[in-house]
Amino acid sequence: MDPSMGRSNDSNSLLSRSASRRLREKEQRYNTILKAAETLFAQKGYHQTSIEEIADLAEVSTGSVYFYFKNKEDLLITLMQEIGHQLRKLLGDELKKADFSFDSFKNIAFAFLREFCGNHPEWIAIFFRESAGQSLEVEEQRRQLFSKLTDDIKEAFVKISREQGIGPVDDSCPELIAVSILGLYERIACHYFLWQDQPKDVEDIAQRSVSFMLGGINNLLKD
Amino acid sequence: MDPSMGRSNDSNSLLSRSASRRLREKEQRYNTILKAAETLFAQKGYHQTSIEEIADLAEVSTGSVYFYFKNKEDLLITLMQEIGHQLRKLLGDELKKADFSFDSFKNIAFAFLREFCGNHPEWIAIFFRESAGQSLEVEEQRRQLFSKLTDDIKEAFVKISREQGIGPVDDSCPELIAVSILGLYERIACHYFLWQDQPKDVEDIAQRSVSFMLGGINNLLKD
Amino acid sequence: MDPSMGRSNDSNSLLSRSASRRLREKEQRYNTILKAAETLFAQKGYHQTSIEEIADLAEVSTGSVYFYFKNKEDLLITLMQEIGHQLRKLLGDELKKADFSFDSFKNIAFAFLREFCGNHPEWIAIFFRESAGQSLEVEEQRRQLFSKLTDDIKEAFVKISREQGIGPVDDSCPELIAVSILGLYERIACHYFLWQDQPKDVEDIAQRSVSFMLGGINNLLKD
Amino acid sequence: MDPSMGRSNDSNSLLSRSASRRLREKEQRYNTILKAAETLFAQKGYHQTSIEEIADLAEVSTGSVYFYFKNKEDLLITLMQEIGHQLRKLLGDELKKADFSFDSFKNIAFAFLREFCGNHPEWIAIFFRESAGQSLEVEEQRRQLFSKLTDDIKEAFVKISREQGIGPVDDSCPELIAVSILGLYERIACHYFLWQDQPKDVEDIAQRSVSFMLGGINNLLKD
DNA sequence: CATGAATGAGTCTTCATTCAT
DNA sequence: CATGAATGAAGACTCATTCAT
Repeated sequence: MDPSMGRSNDSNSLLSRSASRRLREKEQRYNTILKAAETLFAQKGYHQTSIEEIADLAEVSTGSVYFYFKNKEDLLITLMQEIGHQLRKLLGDELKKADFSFDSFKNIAFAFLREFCGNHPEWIAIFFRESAGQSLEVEEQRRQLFSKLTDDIKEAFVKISREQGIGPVDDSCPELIAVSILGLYERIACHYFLWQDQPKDVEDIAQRSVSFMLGGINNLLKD
Repeated sequence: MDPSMGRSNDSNSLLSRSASRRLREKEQRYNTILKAAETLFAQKGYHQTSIEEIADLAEVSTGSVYFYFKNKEDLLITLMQEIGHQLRKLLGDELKKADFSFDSFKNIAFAFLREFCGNHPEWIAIFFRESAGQSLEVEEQRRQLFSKLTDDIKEAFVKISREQGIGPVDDSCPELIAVSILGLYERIACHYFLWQDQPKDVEDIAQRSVSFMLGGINNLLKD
Repeated sequence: MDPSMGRSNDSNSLLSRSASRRLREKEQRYNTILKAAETLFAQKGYHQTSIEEIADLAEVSTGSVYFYFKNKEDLLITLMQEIGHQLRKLLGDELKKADFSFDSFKNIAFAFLREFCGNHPEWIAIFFRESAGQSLEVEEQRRQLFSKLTDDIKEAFVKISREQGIGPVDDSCPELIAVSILGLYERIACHYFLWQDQPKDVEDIAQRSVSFMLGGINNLLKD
Repeated sequence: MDPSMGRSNDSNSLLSRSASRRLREKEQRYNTILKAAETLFAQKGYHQTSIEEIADLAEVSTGSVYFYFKNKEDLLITLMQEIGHQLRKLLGDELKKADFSFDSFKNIAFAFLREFCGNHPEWIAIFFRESAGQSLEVEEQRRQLFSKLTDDIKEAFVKISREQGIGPVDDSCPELIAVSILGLYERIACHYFLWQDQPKDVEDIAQRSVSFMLGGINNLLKD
């Protein structure tokens, strides 16, 4: 199909094929190791998991773990960032679809509880539990990730309020709202998805928590 | 009931005097060690603190630490329980004073931010950060302490609603409210008192967070 | 004998006895471990010796090694300093006895070959072989120890020359003489005591090497 | 003998040309890797240098290092032998020129300090520092190389003495002279070229050290 | 021949815990 | 009851070496 055949760096040539396959395999290994760490950190906790266990589960040698990751901490931080990225993506995706009403917040909350918490309880364990109480470096990463999330929520809030014709408010107000919402859903996630094996009624929780959140926002804006 | 029990060092024999002195000293040592652990856990983190460091700060030997506490974990759990107890006390005290209106919640929030967070940032570090991401045993304690807090809030809420003539609501509603409130203030505490050195305007945060909380509660009750 | 008995910090009291015994035992352990390291470093080389082997030979646990020494490097550096100290002592002792003639140098050389090399071949192995080619920290220590030795020789030389009525010489000359003498005996020690199992005739080597050294010094002073 | 062997790239067929080019490239690679090892061993020390670092500096893969050298030790030993060879060449070249007087020794010393030490401080680091305190195999090589050097000096000395009409001396005397001279210049090299960044006055050191050496030799021969 | 990912044995080091004094 | 030296299991991490591609 591609007339420019015959060059070795061509994506159709044999060399390129084997090269790209090796590259794919490398990525796969990286992901396998990361996935193993995710599973074990969520299951047994960060400190209770040894590199050897991760290597065993990923079916590689301990040396390989250190080929792909600087050290044990790097595994945790990478996971935290990955999960943080997914969270922000969820937030951003929902906002894009939206018509700039507070319904976006409702949708985000639903998506968070249904998809994020429902499908990935390990993510909650790592992002909201294991990331806490570790080293200074991890704590700093945690702070930064939480800050990014709060900023995202804050910005979304500011944009929507403006769109809804709500007068400009004191800057500290959106921040407090963002922080509150984050805390709200953090604890709901931990309470219902980590400490209770399986939440009976996700829809119910979603409905009510949204009601709480929107009531809180409205009341705060009234003042 | 027994008036002679009011003071522990009350006694009339020489032996008893020295015995009571020893008892006092023992208690003091216990507290000194616990205080040292509190300081260091909050400052450097649980895993970054060694028993030797705690012993040094408390000016005792490592062996003494093990006389007063079963092991390192015991120190953390004792601290968690102590702080959990203070939190519940704060909650209970405020409720006792109250006239069974939602103003109690307002007062509790103010007390939490002003007194608890303002005067004891170490407690936040230990209760909301160091208690997470440790061993299974610690996690179980954390779950139980958080449950107790949620239950306290839930009960307070139920009692007040009843008093206010608000019809009996679905049981899952008070739970969600309690969980939400806990999460709200947990993250506010961490955000403003742990990650920002000193919150500029505690009163402002208190005012607004209460507005958010009450707005949330009201909106949830409307449905 | 001492009338001031009865005080617990008295060297004759029971408490003091057990305390001093424990102190003695502690020192003994320190020395046992150091001696084990000395033996093994000299026999198998620094890098070929593991902490576990040292602990085994000293009949202690690995942890104990780390109670008495910061790390493996600390063991080597301590040994180097110890041996360096012995060497300087040998030099100083011989000079004290001396009548400020170059015969001191002769005596020192004899003492070095007879006592130092003859009785402690391990010291040569550690001071002249194992201390080289290790880490930056060790190399720095080596440099400093060698500098001290050169300075000692230099000073001795200057003092003796002055005493002997030899006119003041360019400062770089004593230095070169000191460096030369050190090199001379370093290699003689390695050649005859490390690489040849047992030197046939120590006296002969001593006699001749002294002749070489004094001839060198004299010739240098003539210019 | 075969004139067509003078140049390695001499050939008359296409295959041979490319073959000879490949041969040249191979040699070049070998040298590049060796040079990289030399630089890094001298700079950071043998143990502080990893094969990967050598490969990186030589711009080849780690695998290639193992194609050209059996193992890491082989790199060090090859360097030691190479440097030892250069040293013996310097010695031999100077002796060939000479008229069998002790002036040869003077010339050798000057050449050693000026050319060897002045132009190749890395060689001193490797030959006199890194070669020590490593494995048994390396130590054995070191012993052999030093023996060869001592033998060279010894032979030169014997030949010159004979030529100068100096009566046959006890065999152990030339050996001690050779060992002494080696030690002398070893330490001078380390002291002035390794531990002092740049010797102020190489000529001065050369002059004086020769004076010392010759004085030593003469004095020893008198007895 | 070159590559560089994979290996895994080997070691240092830490530190919670114990126990003789 | 206090002490603090001793323990030793546990684990992170390194890096020389190999080998499939």
